[in-house]
Amino acid sequence: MKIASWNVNSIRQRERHVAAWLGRVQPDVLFLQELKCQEPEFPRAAFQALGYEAAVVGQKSYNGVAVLARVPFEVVHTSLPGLEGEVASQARYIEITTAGMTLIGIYLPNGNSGGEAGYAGKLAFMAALKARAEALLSADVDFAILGDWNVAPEDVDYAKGALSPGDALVRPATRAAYREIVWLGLTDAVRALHPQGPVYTFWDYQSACWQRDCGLRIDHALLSPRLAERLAAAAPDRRERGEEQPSDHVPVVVEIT
DNA sequence: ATGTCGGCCTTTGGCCGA
Repeated sequence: MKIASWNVNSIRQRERHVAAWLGRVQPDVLFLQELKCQEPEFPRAAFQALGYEAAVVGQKSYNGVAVLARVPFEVVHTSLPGLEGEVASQARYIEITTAGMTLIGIYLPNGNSGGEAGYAGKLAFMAALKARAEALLSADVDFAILGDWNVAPEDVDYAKGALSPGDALVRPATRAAYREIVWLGLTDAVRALHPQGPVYTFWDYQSACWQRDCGLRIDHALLSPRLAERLAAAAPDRRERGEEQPSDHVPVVVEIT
């Protein structure tokens, strides 16, 4: 089973990239983030033609998440249970069940806009996500959480100069919140199979970041214990960043036996 | 060198978010 996640930075701008990638990689499930459109504008037909059904949680201008799957699935949540406040109204969460497991796609708040209130929204999202993971663990459900976490967990996960020291992607409280989730007993799939060195998933459009390999590892797939035992492969697909008019993120692909 | 994108309104340029 091949499960993937990709922040596409506008699905309308990236429709051809995603269609070509689906054809080449053939994932069973692909979570998308930063659709930047409402559900009616989502180019559903282009993916249906390739055998993928879509479930879309859209929003005008910002955010927006979706799942594309060529296997049968059911949507069980389109917002993060337990989350309240402004951030709860944004399109950042989709949870499905398929093949006997729960799969969650997230677009975690960046946290650099909106001052301290904006940052508090990021931490609130992470606290609610931790509670959701705890509930699934308690229910003995096999699950994975994939998406744009907007967290660089360790110093090795961002290139020198790629972020300012106080950036919300690396603030101590951000990293502590990420650790709290991982330490529930989850496995960071990419890091587990690539224990050393940079494994970037994002390169800013500015300052020739891609050409200088000045990137970040902020897109992650966390697996519950039994899924972690079945982990066969996990890696970002760097090739996509070199395409014409790419997203600033590349897909992350996880294979479960 | 406040550098690049995408979307939207304030709408043919400026603003926000990333």
